[in-house]
Amino acid sequence: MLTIGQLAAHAGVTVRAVRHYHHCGLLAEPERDSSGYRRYDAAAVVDLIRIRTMADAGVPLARIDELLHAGQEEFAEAVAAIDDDLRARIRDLIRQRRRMAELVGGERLFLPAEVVAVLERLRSLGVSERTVRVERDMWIMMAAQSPELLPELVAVKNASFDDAELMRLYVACDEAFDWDPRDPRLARLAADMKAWAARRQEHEDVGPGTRALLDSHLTASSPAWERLMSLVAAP
Amino acid sequence: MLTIGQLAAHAGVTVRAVRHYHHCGLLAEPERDSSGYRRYDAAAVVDLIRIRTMADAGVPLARIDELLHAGQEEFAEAVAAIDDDLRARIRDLIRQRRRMAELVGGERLFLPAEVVAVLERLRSLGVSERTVRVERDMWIMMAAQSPELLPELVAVKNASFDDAELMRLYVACDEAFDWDPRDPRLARLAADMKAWAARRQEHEDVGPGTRALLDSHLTASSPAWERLMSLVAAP
DNA sequence: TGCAACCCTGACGCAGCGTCAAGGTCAAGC
DNA sequence: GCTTGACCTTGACGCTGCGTCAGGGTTGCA
Repeated sequence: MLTIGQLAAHAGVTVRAVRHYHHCGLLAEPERDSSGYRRYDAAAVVDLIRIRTMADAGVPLARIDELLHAGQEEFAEAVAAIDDDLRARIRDLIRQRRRMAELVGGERLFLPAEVVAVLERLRSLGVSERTVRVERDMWIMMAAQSPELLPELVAVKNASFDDAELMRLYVACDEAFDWDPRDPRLARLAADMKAWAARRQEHEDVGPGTRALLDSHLTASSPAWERLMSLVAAP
Repeated sequence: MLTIGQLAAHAGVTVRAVRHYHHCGLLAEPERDSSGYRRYDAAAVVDLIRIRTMADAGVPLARIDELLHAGQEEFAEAVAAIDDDLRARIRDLIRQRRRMAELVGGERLFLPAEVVAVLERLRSLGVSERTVRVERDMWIMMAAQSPELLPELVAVKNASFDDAELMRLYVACDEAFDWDPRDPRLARLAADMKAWAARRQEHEDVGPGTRALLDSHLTASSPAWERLMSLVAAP
């Protein structure tokens, strides 16, 4: 007769695992000796090895018992289902590895390369890092909400670099970042922005929900910008 | 200002996940409004998206915060470590799939093909199914305990099929399975077995622990066999 | 007789949330 | 003003497969 430790050793599992199998009804509880110790025979070793064999193959414990008593056909069916599950999990892990591989270096971390390039162009314009960060955040939000629009948005943005007046405004806004919200120069800037907006042609844009989100991010970044936006929005 | 539901929607996660991230300190708790509702700004959306991006790539939640604030170098290092982990998990799953594939059909389930062949030879000897099952269990135990010895053991077993006297004894033992333990024929059989054992040459065997296990399995299967074994063991 | 090495039950921990339970709040339509 | 449904709140259990204490009793050997 074997103790639980010997049984476990014979089957190559831990004592805790054996008790766990008892707990969930997978392995029958054996007789106890006078002091309450479990006592096993060789048949228990065989049962335990069979359980481990299935578990090692990835069969969920909850299904092992059912499978051990299943006929050829249902067995094959169940094995196929479990194998499908394993395949799916492998696929997921491989996808994760691909994403992992994309996580390299600075902003590239959370943005596609094309957007990183846009941010680089902004920097080369002489725009401050803090404004670049705000812009980056907006791209992160846009990429998350309308990934299908992203190429178009990037194209429009890139085209806008050729608009000298817009670039002048952009740099001016950058400078205005930490002006006092009551600074009189803001009114002038706002007027220029309205004039520019009046001339530009309409093009693709993110949805209204995303637009509101982006606007709220802008206004929250700088009190001066908040004032600026309310001035621009005013009739 | 956003509610938790709106925040979650913007980032493409569930409300429960957001609360979970708060709980484990991954996402900062925002201000509450007068009725206790959480109120978020756009920056929270960005934070949440960054968290999801890492989580989707397989970074454990517990490490995301540390990684978000890590420098280039440590970041790359950590990413490599996590990637290793992913690789290991994929390897394990693939191994499981291989084992899964081996789980097809009857006894093959838990035994290598060579052992299944041995059992087939036993059956063709006219040995009863119940004895074959006992033999199969012993092979299961041997395969689990000394897999490296298995080829040798199988070879010895296969060779033994050419020993006519041994085969006679084997079939006789099979018939003796449910004799009364006091049956006088057992003494005769035991004597023949001892005579055979005296003549056979020593060869590789499983360890003493496994041998005891196998013996206990034999004696437990049939009272007649138990008697037989004690007769054989007696001087 | 003492000590190490076993055995017992019971319970928490882990990862990442899903899913009730049992409420309070808000916006809209009647 | 009242109801209704969609949100929000905290709290707690569930899932998988055990690992790992805690707080005991038992056994076997020097």
